[in-house]
Amino acid sequence: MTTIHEVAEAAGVSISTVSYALSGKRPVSEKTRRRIEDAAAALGYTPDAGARMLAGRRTHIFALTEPLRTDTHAPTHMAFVLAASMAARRHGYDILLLTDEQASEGMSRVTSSRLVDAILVLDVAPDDPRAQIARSIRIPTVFIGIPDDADGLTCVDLDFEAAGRMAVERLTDAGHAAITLLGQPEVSYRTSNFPRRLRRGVEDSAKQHGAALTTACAGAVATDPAAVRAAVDAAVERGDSAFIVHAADDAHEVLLSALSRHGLTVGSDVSVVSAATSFDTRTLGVPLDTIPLIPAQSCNLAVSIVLDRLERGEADAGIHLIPPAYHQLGSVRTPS
Amino acid sequence: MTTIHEVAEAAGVSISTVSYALSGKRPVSEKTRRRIEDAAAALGYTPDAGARMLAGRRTHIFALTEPLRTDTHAPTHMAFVLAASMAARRHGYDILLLTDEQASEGMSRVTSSRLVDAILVLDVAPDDPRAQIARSIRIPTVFIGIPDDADGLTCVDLDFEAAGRMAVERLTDAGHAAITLLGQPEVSYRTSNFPRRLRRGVEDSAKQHGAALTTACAGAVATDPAAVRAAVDAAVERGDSAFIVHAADDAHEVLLSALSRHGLTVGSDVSVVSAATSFDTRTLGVPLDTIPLIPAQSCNLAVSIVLDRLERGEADAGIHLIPPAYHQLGSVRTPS
DNA sequence: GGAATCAATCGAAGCGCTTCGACGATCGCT
DNA sequence: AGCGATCGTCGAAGCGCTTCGATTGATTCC
Repeated sequence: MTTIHEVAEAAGVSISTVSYALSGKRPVSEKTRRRIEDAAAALGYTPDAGARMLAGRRTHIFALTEPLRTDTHAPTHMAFVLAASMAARRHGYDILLLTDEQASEGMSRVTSSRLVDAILVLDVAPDDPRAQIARSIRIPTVFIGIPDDADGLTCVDLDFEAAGRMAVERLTDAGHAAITLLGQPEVSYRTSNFPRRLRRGVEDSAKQHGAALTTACAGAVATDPAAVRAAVDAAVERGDSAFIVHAADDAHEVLLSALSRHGLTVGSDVSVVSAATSFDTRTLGVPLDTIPLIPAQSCNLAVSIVLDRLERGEADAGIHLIPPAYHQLGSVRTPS
Repeated sequence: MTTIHEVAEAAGVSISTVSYALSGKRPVSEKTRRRIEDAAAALGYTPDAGARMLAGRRTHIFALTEPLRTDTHAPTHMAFVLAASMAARRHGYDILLLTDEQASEGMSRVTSSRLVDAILVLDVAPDDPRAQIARSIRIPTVFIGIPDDADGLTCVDLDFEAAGRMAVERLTDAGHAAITLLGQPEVSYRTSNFPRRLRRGVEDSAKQHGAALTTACAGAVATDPAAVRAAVDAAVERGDSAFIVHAADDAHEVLLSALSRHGLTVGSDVSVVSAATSFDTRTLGVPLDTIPLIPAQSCNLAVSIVLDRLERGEADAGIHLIPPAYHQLGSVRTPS
């Protein structure tokens, strides 16, 4: 283990100069800094994490609380964990993972032991117990997702309502007057609030544009092909020719095969928009227009809010909604 | 922030006594210890993580490297991450997550900065670059999974070969002479080595018991219903009536529906064993006999090996295979 | 009864770093 | 030339904890 002392000696300066040269917190002459950097590189110096934590006021670690409940859609959650980890790492922060019960108890623990500089909260439930804990904690905490009671919290999320409205508008613009929303499995409407937010946007916009709206769920707890097919059958019977899908990728597959079984062609006979999608719809048989949910976007924003708070002390409480974007891939018919 | 000083003062002892009382590393009289514990509780004392790291030789953090590649089966990986996290936590350790590129570079970084006490390696690839890094690192590292070259490494895993043999034996015992192995998607045979190990066990045992064996994959990169149905059709045509499934849960669903479409009843007309399964087969239409892959088992073993190494300095290099267990749920016919 | 023993506790020395105030040298200004 | 700024560097004081050796009584043994 090489210490800052050895680097200082090798470079012929004092340890404080080494510290300043490497942190940049005070000016160091070009010449000296080069000598120090060279010495550090030559000796393979890496500052001791414990010493840094103790002496400084930064641990360079963020906690990431993610319950990892087994009933959640794993791929999406994994994508968020990965995105958060990468966003943090880009700024020199590591991620300490708090799962399960520790998601709550752990938040207090890592705060009072000063193990982490800030906390990122994933997989936010409507009545998330972590909200209360976040309010009682003195380190920056950002929710990626929005609990029902977001009072005093800092939250970041895709603007699901706007996404819902956007989907409807594209369809009504294309001349559709009857729309079916194929939503998340029922359980999601209880365990998260983004499905409700999206639906609200869809409902509002449908009303505003005078479009008939029917809502269905892709299943009870996960995608249930029978439920999806039933929804499609009913929609076809009603004469609906526009679909908004907000569900896992496998629901999309089922929807597409159900449509094709009815002899309907996506993009001409029927229009389909996939809303708040976290996978690439070009991997489907028919590429679908999509309003993507991009984990990196939310996580980058969350991290930059945290850093602002940490570095500039800005208390940026409130809800930060990310405006949705529309990716056109030809699954919505063009008005003739 | 309450420090050890305040606890010491409140309890009327020196700080070293507090330290010993709380760590148990030296005897402290019952009476004093109680007084200290009460004071600590009353003041809400939590040791400062940085100070502990610096002074002690323990950080109470494990690194967990998990690339979180998007092409992997998320639910299983999530289950392992969760299990590892819980196993560590049970012994007072937190998990620092190293994903992506950082999985390799991060291992060196957290080692040389003395951020973690040990490293757990998940999602092990046959030619895993982390193997080489593990060899060059001086802190305990345990692989949960086995790379092709496991020389000098400590690995923990289910004994997939034994699981494969066990599955075959149950089927041959039940009088089946022709078996179809419905294996993982093709890509898994390249990115991991456990599918190969399982297949080897199946092949060996089939040969030994004189059973005809046909192997198929559940798809190319993920479960492909068409591929599964084709495999079933071919098997039925051949007259095979025994299946070993080693694939994701959705492959099981497809298999079962394909069998029922052929008018075959599982448990009487045909026998099915699910091998190295990481979900509950009782959630399927037909509960399947299973040789479970239990993340908690591997992770607990990995953690206890690490702790042995850490606390007793035992260098327990080598491969630790967990013997498979068989759960009978009626999907294998009883020999008449 | 005094030396030897033992358990319980204390004091102090770090662990490796950050940061503050101080100091000498160099510079520009009058 | 003399003064204050300015710049670059240094020394030292911690940060809060663990741990080692030493100290203090109490206990035991001959």
